[in-house]
Amino acid sequence: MSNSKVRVRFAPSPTGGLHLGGVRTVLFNYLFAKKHGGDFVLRIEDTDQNRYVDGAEKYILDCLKWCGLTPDESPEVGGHYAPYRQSERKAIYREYAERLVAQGHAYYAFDTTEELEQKRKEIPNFQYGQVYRDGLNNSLALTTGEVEHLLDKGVPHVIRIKMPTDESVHFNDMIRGHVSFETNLVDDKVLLKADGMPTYHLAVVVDDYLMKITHAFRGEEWLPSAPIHLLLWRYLGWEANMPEWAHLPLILKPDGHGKLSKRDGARLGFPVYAMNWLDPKTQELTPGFRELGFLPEAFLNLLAMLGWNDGTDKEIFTLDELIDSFSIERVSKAGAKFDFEKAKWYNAEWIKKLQATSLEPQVKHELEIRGVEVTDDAYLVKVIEAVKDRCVLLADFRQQAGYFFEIPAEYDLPSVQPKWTDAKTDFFNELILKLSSAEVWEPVQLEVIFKYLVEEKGLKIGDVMLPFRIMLVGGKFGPHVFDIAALLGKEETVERIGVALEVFTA
RNA sequence: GGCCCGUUCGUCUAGGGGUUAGGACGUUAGAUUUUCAUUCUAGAAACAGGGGUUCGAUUCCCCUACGGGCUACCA
Repeated sequence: MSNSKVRVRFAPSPTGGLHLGGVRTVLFNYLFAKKHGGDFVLRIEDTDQNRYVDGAEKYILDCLKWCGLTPDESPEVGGHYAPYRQSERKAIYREYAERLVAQGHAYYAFDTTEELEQKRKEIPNFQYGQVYRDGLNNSLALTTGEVEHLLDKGVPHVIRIKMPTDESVHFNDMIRGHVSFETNLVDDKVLLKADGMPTYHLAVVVDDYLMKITHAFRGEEWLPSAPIHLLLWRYLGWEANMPEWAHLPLILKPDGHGKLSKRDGARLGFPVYAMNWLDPKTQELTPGFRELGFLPEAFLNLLAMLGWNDGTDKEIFTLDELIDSFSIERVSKAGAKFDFEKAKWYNAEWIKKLQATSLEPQVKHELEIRGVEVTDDAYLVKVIEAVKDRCVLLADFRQQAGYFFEIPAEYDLPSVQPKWTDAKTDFFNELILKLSSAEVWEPVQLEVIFKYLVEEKGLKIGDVMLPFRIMLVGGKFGPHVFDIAALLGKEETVERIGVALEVFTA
């Protein structure tokens, strides 16, 4: 290991969407890099043109932007090791693939997809490797002349790694410790495809080397192919520069088992993507955490705690605190089932924790897309302050704060009408007069006026408190009534009582 | 099937040869709040099984079981 600056990378394939596991991988990479004053590199694995989806790359960038995990180098901002898109680096990979062939660590294979499919059908546990490669259509089995002839003719071919015989490959994983594999059991993976594009195996090694990546953190699903990558680093002569590895545990479905997947969202009723993803081909919308009303701080926080903790009971972390206390060794080995209830709890905690002023722009947006117009930002801040402790998602502000901006469209009549009396009508009519002439408009004074009138009319306070609340907000929720009335202002409060009175007594 | 990885309350996890096995979410019961929530208090709830090693194992080792991943010219 050279002792150069820490550099980590995330290499998503732009096939649409960015799920929880992806964001968490980014997060852990980012935390590690920042903890050590290093760089976070984003490169795009658009190796397979057939699967590239328009807009997907921008979507990934936007997700990271929302989360606040800005890459130091990316296709968007560039960097010293550009280009950062695999498709723009095509020529580079061929060179190294050919080098491996020349060294005898890789070979040309001319077998067609159909031929291989046929083999798989005929032979139960067919693997392109040790056992069968000599009988197949490749430069190991063919004579030099035959191979040259095929190459000259331009017959489509791939380049495959030649797995060595009777070797065991082992390495140290920062999370799992010592891991080892027998080369005899690993097949000869394709390195360079017939269209000249690299597979992940070649690309990840070549790019990590060229971009001077020092630490490679990825999902556990990559563990089985680690020996291929290791051998590639060795054969290319770069073993001294090989990054340190860590394979992150998977995020699992909350019910049943298996990796959390895109389809689980719709099935289980919660998002699995960071932000809404609209598939340009199918027009299918996969909902995201952002649109559901999650704060980026909460989203990051809950992801970080899925498979990691700092060893204390602390659960609420800012990004800076995460950076400060992060340690890759403390990432757990076992996969974690995603728990949406806990996810919501994190969001509620963050809404409580954040100042009303910093929540204001997001709440304003939230209200506006739900048809509530906000003209006075200072007023909104006060409203947020009053109601934020009872909101779990940003979307909850629609119900919890909406009535501060518009008269209730509906009233919870079943809670008032059955017990309505003429005495109450009289009380509220009188209240309108009393409030209209109030000189000070503060919660305490309003309460005094209200209680005095209750006594004067010989009523019980419990009889009129709830109706009063429902007049102002429409239902049985919200902060203290007098706080609401104070915020609403005299004119609005009086008007609402009048309007509601008509509805109640209709 | 083969290979690899894993296994502490329902879930996320702490711990680690001798602990009343700790916390959080959820849940239950109370308190507070003349609404709803917040808040507070209390409760139920876990070391997969079997063998070793050891004075002692949930902790270390082995086996089994279970779970997961990979096994494409996808990443």
